[in-house]
Amino acid sequence: MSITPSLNPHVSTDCVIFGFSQETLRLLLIRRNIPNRLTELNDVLYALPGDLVKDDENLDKSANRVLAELTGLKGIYLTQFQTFGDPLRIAKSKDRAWLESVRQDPDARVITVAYMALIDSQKVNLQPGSFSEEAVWVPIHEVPELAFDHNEIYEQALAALKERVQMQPIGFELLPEKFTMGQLQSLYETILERDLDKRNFRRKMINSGVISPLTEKQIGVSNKPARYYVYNREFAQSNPSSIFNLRMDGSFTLFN
Amino acid sequence: MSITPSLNPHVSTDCVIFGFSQETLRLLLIRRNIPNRLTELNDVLYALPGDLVKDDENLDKSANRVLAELTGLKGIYLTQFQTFGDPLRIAKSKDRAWLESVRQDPDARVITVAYMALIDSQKVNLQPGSFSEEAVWVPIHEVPELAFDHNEIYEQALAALKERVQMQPIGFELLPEKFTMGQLQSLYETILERDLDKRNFRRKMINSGVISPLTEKQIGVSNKPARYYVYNREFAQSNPSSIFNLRMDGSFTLFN
DNA sequence: TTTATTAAGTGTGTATTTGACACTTATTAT
DNA sequence: ATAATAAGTGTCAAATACACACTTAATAAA
Repeated sequence: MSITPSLNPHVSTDCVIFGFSQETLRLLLIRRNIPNRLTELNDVLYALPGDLVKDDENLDKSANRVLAELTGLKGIYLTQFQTFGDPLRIAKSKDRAWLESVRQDPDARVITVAYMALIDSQKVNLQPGSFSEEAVWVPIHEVPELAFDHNEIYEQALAALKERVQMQPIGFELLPEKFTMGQLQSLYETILERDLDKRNFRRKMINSGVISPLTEKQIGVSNKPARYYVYNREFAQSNPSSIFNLRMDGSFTLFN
Repeated sequence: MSITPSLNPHVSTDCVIFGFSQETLRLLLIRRNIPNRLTELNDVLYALPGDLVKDDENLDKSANRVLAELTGLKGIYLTQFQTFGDPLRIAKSKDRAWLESVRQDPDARVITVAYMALIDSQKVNLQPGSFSEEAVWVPIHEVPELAFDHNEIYEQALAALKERVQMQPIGFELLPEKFTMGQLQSLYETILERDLDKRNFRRKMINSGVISPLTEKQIGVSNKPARYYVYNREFAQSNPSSIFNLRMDGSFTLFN
């Protein structure tokens, strides 16, 4: 039996990293300068952070490595959400120049396992990137054209986030340890793209038991200072499919 | 730039195929006879159906091919649910004999994209398998030890099924086109492993709009004949996150 | 020091949905 | 004729959802 040359695809992980700051959901992207042979200037290319999976890594570990290399953070909420494997998802891309600079075989098929990360963007100290590469936070409504099929991956991630945030108490992962009701509501309004009723929202959140009030309050704000709350991670995890509601007519019934 | 030999993993799709018959959820497994050099008898090995992804296939297509080769069916409900990529998930397996019979490099790493299929088991005409291989329906509470990490994959699939059946109207995919309320309720009771109240169940299902009554009824049954219903696939898909409800205390509030 | 501005914080009544509960009906088998 | 079986049906009380507007505490501005 002869050994035919391996045509196995490469396997990578890509991370769709969400953050929340200034009332805006943001995406952490890689920005690269790509030499353009024609213009002799650099083209700018944005992409999701990702890397090929190493021989001794499982998929979660690979994604966590990508995340840690970029942000310096460990123990972040990170969950696999979909795998993309169109045979031409890389080869049909216009981004050969980049591929040639990072891979031995730029034409090879790459199957990528996509992860979604939720991160308190205050915690991030962006790691000093290499000469031609840096990480940038981009508001989700200003996401530029991305490399390969990364726009599709991002859109799927956003859809998954919208869905999951209504099912599971994961929104908290985007906030600092201590947060106010206002921040929390604004986060949900941003993700769900609709207004929520303040009183109903508070009531549900409090009654759900997944957050606890502190005695501490804001200081230095030019309005009534808000109370801080913390997320009860243990409680939420031991009451798994917890807090939020759907309704029969198809509408969600979360917060108003 | 020298070309190093490819150590890329293989990529496969595996299908966790659920069916429902005789009030029981069942799994469609491959049963293989593996020659055992010591005993000179055959060992029996069960596994999830799956195959390496072909060069020109995307992942969905690969999984659909596996499903079609086994059942002869196309257009089946099939959804990707998780990718498994532990570096040792294959190599540490005791099932080398099988690997040697099907693969050139039995030690290679294989990353597998797992799919969940829901199928009306009445529709299945199991395709004549090869000499040493056949497909069998196994009740989910009698699933034997499976090859590789397939037990884990199956368990994750079952968990995903339980979760999704409460969020989306997918249970119908396991039933024939025409079904009775009794069948539908029994399906849900089986998946959720608890009893549901008959009147409340009917009310919710009818009110949700995802099923419609026919005038046709059962014939030849030795009790009051049940009305048949059909699933409104279009309606359900255009009212996406539809019918079912959760409750704030963490309990699901589907049907009673 | 008064006034304006801002966001926080709070309660109630009505409508809808849930969940518990038991008897009658239509068919075949005996 | 009678028994056996599963289908089919309605109501009431409790819980939850939803709509809605004013007061409070702080800083900023005048």
